[in-house]
Amino acid sequence: MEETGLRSAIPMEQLTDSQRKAVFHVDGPLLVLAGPGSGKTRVITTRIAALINSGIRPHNICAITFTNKAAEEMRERVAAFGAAGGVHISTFHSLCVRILRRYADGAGVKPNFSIYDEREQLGCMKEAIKACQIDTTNFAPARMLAGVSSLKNDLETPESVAEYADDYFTKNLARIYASYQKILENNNALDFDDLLVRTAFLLRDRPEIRIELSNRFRYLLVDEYQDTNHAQYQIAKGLALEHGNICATGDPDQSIYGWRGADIGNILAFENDWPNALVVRLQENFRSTPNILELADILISINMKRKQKALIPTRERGADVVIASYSDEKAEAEAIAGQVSRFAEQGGNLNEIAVFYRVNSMSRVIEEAFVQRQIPYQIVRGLEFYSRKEIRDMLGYLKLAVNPADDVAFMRAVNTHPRGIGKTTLDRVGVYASGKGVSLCEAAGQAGGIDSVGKGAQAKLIGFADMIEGFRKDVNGPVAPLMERIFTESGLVAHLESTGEKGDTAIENIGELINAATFYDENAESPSLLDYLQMVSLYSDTDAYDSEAPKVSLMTLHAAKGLEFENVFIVGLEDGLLPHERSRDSEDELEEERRLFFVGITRAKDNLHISYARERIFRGQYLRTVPSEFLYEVGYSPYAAEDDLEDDEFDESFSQVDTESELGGRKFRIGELVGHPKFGIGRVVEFHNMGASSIVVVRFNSGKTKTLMVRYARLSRIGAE
DNA sequence: GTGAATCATCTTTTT
DNA sequence: GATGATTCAC
Repeated sequence: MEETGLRSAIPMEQLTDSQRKAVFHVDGPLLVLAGPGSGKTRVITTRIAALINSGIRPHNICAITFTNKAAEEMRERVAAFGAAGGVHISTFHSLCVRILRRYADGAGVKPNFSIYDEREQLGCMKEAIKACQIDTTNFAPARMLAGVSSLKNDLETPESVAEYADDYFTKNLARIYASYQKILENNNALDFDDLLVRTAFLLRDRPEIRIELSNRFRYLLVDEYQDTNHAQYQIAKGLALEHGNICATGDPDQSIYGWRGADIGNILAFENDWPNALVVRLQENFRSTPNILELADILISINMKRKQKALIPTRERGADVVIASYSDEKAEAEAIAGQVSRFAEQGGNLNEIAVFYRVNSMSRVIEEAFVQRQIPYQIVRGLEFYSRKEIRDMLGYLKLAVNPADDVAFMRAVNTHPRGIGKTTLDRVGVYASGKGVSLCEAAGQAGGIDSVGKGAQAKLIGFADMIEGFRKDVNGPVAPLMERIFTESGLVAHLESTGEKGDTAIENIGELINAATFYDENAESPSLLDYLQMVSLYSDTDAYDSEAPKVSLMTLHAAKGLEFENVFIVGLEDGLLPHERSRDSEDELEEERRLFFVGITRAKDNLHISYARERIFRGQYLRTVPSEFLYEVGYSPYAAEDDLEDDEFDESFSQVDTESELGGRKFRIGELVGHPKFGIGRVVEFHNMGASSIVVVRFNSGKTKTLMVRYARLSRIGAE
């Protein structure tokens, strides 16, 4: 490393005092509490450069990011300082894969383990529940999977759960958990959570390995610390235990992954964990205009479980935040598309625009409006490419070649296209395999000994097993050529070629996959199919987002974390959507939804446009919506605004929210949503029908419960029946 | 053994 | 309204 070059690469004079402190505090624990737009990313990358500058080898530095995309960006920035190679920058999950492969024995895994995605996990879970002879109506696979996941994030094992389980549900969950683990183990597979659990246990149980790792990673940086779960927390702590050189950065106000086991407590406990920690607060905001920050501040201040914290603007005042309502979600999308078009006509770069929404399915209307106006856009979404059938088929062959114990991959591969091996045959192979205690692939190879299977099917099974065996020989070379080979030899191309247009796009997609593999082969240190597969399993389409491309970015509020845009649209500010209805029952979850909105707001640099639709299509039909309570909280009164709709060019037929006169018999049902001019939105808890003096008890979203005289309370009925 | 047709279920956010 | 599981006809 050329020291002078590096030194001059750090623009120290541009750093604030707090930033400088965070950058140059080299040894010992450091906590950077960084508000949105405080230049945190820059501080981290500059800090890495400063560490190297002070004589620490890049090889001894490990930075952990929340997403692969963030890792990639950090690599680029560090590379710009001239310190590219050597520094380990990855997510927790990728780091764990590397550790588990390196110390497979100590961790009790085989290095060629498969990593199961959500779909595969679900399949195993269904099997696990069946094996326990438990009815799936009360123990839905998806719910059980979520349950097991949160147990794993808390580092609970099936045994530890069984020990404390004292109710019917938990006891069964423990059994299901055990059975699920057994299935994964038989398949030589780990799920996402296992990667963390195994690593955490490895660090806990094998101090000599832990110390070896501390020598390797002598400086640890963990970004987005507020979103670490217990397992990740233990891993970070374990890695830093020896030397205490841990730098954690984050912002409790931006914690939006509580549902995934993330614990804000981790960041709040940092100072207890590391008593000699230096705490640096970055409160200045260099990103957004005061107009935007004031709104963000009002909103986040409503959260009760929070340390009060300032959001200090540094920029000049700019444009006011716009809060708009539209007649329905199509009008909302068209209005945005219209504004984007005008922006583009005036020569604006579309990569300065983003649209955020709460749930992925909301992207569709926006897309349609953009397509209509021919506006280029990119969707930053979790699933897309790798969930396509043909891609999963190819990956099935590949996974099977690396890990023949993987029965899920076997079933996937064997069923890619008709090859004369049908359901009945596979059932019989399954019986044989479990009887002998071998994998399906192995059983297929021994098909000659399965008497229940006919001669013709036996030959086909053996042929299939031989083919896979042939692929296995090339597992250690580059990936792309093997993919090509599998594609033709498996007969998949021939099959797709014969299926017309659909087959053609499938072939193109696989071509795309092979291209990506070629890129991998050229860039990986030592390419192998195993490494490729384990990386690909952790890669999501979110990571394919291109911030340079002149396209509007569409993404969920969750995906927006860590990004910034000149112009931001946040859509669907409606009750049940943001806050999401599944967050309705707990105050903690409501606060998390509020933080989510806060994250969205603080992504905007110059212009922020927040909107809601008064009607939205849901399950095929239009339903009246209720404006989000968050809008009231930031001082906006939707109903007043809706009275004066002249400015709303997209509104043709707006009708005011149901008024008293429309309430008919003025009877309310328990659970019904009502609006009150002063108390806001609430649900009817009790209704006593006493004619003209009927009484209604309403629990408002503010948490207050009020008993009201129907005659006097100006209650409006909201939402459609 | 295969493919089409029907029925049922469920619908947050992500590594 | 989309996806998956099951059933039915060939």
